[in-house]
Amino acid sequence: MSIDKKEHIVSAAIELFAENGFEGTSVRDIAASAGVNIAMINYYFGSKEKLFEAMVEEKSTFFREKLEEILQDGTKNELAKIDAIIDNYVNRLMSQHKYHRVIHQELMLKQREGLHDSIVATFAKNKAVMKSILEQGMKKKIFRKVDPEFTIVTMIGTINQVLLSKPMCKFLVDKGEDFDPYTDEVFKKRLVTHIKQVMHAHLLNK
Amino acid sequence: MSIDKKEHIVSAAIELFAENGFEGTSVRDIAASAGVNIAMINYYFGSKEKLFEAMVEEKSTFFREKLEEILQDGTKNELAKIDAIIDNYVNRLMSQHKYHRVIHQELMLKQREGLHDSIVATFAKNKAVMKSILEQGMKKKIFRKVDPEFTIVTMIGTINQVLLSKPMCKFLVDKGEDFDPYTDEVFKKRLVTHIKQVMHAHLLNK
DNA sequence: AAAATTTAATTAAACGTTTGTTTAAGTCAA
DNA sequence: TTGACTTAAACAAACGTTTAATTAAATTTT
Repeated sequence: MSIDKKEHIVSAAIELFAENGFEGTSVRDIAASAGVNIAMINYYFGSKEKLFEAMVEEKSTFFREKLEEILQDGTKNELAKIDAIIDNYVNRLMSQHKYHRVIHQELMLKQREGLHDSIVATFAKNKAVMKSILEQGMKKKIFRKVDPEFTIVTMIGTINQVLLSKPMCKFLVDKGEDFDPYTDEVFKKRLVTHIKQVMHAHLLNK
Repeated sequence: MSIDKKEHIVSAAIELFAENGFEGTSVRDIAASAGVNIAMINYYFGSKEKLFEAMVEEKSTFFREKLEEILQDGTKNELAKIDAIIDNYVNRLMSQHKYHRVIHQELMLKQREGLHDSIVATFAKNKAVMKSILEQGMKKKIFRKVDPEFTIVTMIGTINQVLLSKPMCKFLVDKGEDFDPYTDEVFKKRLVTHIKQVMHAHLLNK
């Protein structure tokens, strides 16, 4: 019917946008990949740009969750909360790395700037949670005095550096041609271990 | 004459590619921005794609320098060398942030994959220098045992996270609409201070 | 040094494709 | 028979590139 087909089109669009960018993907490409007539895309979404917005709308809900319960978990101290956030973030971003790449392509460009606010708003809650944990930890003297904003930048930046560009990732971690960082569990473990090690050293006194 | 005009076209292209991407920038846009006839671009460069390659060729020389003399500086210990690299990298990338954005857009896409190797090769020397400093430091027991590749990822990733997307950068560091991270010296100082703090904590024993 | 000739630079116009979008006719179930 | 879905075809606009004619500069010949 209708709702399945709409999601099917969105999935095909994410795949193609991630590989070729928004301008580099034609409506005909998307239609062919989704196995529907070209006109269906405008029939369902109104325009190519509105299809993009529908994609953001659908996927962004996926990122507006989970972190808050970590914040309120009484059984964890601040360091354990940071660790939980790192696990959670790496897992979420890696499982959605194609969509993640699409929106980061978008944030680099000046076109369609109207979407930037709503995209960035997706991360607002996560940033607030992260920041409040850091500030609590500093108040309790568990953490040393750090720049909370840039500490978040380092965490997210490390993940993005390996997630956004496959050739750059493969070059940096010295991997061969057939290596796929986004499905390799050993790689994920190595990434998580490294980020935790960096954050522990950065945050903990002594 | 000829060589000036070619550089003038390349400059206009970088500006537009950074804002709109490769596919989002038309040859007519570039010609208009550079103040030349459309046909001149194909006359000088052969095609839009070859213009892109010429841009990479011209700019990449800018990144293939400097780090090696830091490596061989006998007056600096390994930690001081890391600090020098951080200073050097932040300065170079910020001064060329538009070109830097263009090539990172490119690395995210599957189109023109033939260029990826030569782009990535630009960083090869820098990575090698960085890695050998880290390994030397670990051998001398000045540095603790870390993952050298991912340590580089964190350093570069932190810089890229604030450099590649202005709206994301402004959101993460809580800045207003008229704030420009790429020219703000206070911001640069804050970034450098943070990265050094992270790297010191990460690398130094106790 | 001037004139003649060759080469290089520049232009407006046109080329054939591809683009996103719309139309108008058709199918099918309710 | 209504209304939502689906289609092939057509739309104008924009794309990268090429052409053929013209101007400017450089080189050679007188």
